[in-house]
Amino acid sequence: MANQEDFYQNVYEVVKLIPFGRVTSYGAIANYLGAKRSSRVVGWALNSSHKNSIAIPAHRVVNRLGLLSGKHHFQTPNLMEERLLSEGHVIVNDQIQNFDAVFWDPASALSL
DNA sequence: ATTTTGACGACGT
DNA sequence: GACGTCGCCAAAA
Repeated sequence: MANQEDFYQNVYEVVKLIPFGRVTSYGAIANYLGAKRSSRVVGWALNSSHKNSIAIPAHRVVNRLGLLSGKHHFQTPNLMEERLLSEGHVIVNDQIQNFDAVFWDPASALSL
C-alpha cells in the first residue's frame, strides 16, 4: 500500500539510483511514483532526507529548469554546485547547462 | 484546529 | 517569452 512513508522511501531509492553524471527533476521523480502533481512532496522528502541518516545525492535533483533551487538547503549553499561540477556538469548562474543531455528520467530508465 | 509556506509544475494571460 | 494564478500534498507556525 503506497503509504506516505513508502513514498518518502521511494524518493530516496530513486535518488540513490541516479547514475553518476546524471541529474533528474522533482517532477520526474514524482511522475515515476505516480504522483506527478506532487513534486513539492518530493522536495519535502529530500528535505527530510538529512534526518534519515542515509546518504542521498540530493544534489542530482533539481527543478525542471535545471536550476539548483535547493542549494540553500544543503550543508553549504555551494556544496550542490561543487558536487555537480565534480560530476562533469556545467553550472552557470546556478543553472545546469545542457540540462536535457544530462537529464535522467526514472520513468524511462527504470521502466526498461 | 486553521493558516501559511515550500528543494515544483502546468496553464493562462 | 515574462509574469501571474492555481493545483497538490505535507510540515511548520
